[in-house]
Amino acid sequence: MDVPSSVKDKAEGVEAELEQLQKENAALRLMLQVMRNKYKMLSEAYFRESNSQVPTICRGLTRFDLCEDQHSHKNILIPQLQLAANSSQVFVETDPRDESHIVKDGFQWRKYGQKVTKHNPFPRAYFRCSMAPGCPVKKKVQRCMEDKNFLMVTYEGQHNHEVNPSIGQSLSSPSSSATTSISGFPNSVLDNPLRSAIDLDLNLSSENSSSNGNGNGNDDDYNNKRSMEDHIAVGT
DNA sequence: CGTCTTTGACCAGCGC
DNA sequence: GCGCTGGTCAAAGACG
Repeated sequence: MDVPSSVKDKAEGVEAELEQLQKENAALRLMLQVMRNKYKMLSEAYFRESNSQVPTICRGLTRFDLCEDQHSHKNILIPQLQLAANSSQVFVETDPRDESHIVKDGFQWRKYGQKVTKHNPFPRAYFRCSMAPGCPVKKKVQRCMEDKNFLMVTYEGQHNHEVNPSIGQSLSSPSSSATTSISGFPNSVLDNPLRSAIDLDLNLSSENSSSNGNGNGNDDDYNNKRSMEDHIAVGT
């Protein structure tokens, strides 16, 4: 069966394009892996440093947890802080222009006060859990002075009730507009604010780690990845 | 009408 | 005791 040359050329062109895209895809994947590695190293270095030398706003910082909001697809940087026995502190990324202190965390909160504190020009909002009448949990929400993109949320106490799954989707009052939520978290996580941060596995998967050159027989790809790795290493 | 937010007042703890 | 600061209360208003 004869194939017209024009069609054959087209097919070859598409094949070449596909091959090119595959190479780019591999290169991007490698770049992502390298960045993940670097992030992991930085995170560990920060963890070590924060244990020996406590910075100002990150007192008690043990490590960062990078989460992605499933609804807004925003990354949420959540350092888990070691505070009092029954309290925890998380950082939530929001739009700095958003002055509401609404953080979707799976619980329903009632605001009972707001105060401007001495060391932070941004007002601190006080919330009480209103999902159950006698729930003792409170939280304080204040914009981070060093980085306006983040809200500093301090939880105190433990919930004496189950989380309502429907509230996890939209727990804020209708009149309020949340720019960031962690409502996509499973209830087992939302059950306790002390465990509100989800760890992401920043380690390279076994499949990915094999692509360090040894697991891939293609020399071009290997060189490509090496040069990409070198480029990223120099770039940082 | 019930619920929630706002906001000024009040209270407690702490340092001087 | 006094002043400062953070946390809470509660009345008033907004909103659905």
